[in-house]
Amino acid sequence: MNYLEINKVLSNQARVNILQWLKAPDENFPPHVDLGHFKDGVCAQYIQVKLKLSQSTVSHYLSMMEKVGLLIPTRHGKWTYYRRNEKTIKAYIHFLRMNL
Amino acid sequence: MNYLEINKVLSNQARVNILQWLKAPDENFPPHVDLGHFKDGVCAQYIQVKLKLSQSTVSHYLSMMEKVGLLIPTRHGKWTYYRRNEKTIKAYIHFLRMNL
DNA sequence: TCTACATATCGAGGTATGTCGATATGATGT
DNA sequence: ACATCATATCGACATACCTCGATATGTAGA
Repeated sequence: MNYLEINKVLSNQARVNILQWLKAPDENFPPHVDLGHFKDGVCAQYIQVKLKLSQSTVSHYLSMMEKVGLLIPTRHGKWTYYRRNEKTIKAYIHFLRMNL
Repeated sequence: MNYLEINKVLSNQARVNILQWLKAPDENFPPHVDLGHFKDGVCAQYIQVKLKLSQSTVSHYLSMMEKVGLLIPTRHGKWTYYRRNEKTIKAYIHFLRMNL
């Protein structure tokens, strides 16, 4: 858990939105055609549409969030689903509570 | 309390250090010649020396930390002392705990 | 194997941030 | 008023970030 790296990633409204939306996928996204559940999160495309940013930008954001441990990707066929990594998020907040 | 602004400010190791050092000024700084106490925090110069960054950079950092409500400045003659603004820091952490 | 689709990566332009030295401001003591 | 010291502000330049369109990669189905 690299606190500074995570902080940089969360210094952007779009990326914070992603994390917040994924707290309640069923309230923020339509059910996915193929899967019908949100166990593995939400596919990149739905996130991209909701963010109203280009596909390449959103893909980039998702992969940097994954890189610092905020998201966990799961591939289903051609779709990549992303869900929150609660472990890292909890550790991050704990670090702030202790050190800030 | 603007969460995103604060996050940007805290995406920098030097500025995080300032906040951490000011948690225990007596452990991190020599007693100030004129005042002999830390009620109003630590003067900019001591922070600058410890950070090993230029005077202008540190002054800039301190004023941006003040601007987002993380620090409170107090002027004593030609010295400006900075201390933590616990209210904002608490609100920031609370926001993260609720929204992240 | 060819096509279609979801995602990832590349390259690029504009904007923001990090950091500095130089200069300005404000306060103290002579 | 003047010299001195602490701090603040002003350019300036290098590096990083935001965001895009174009292209590449990987997967599924005809």
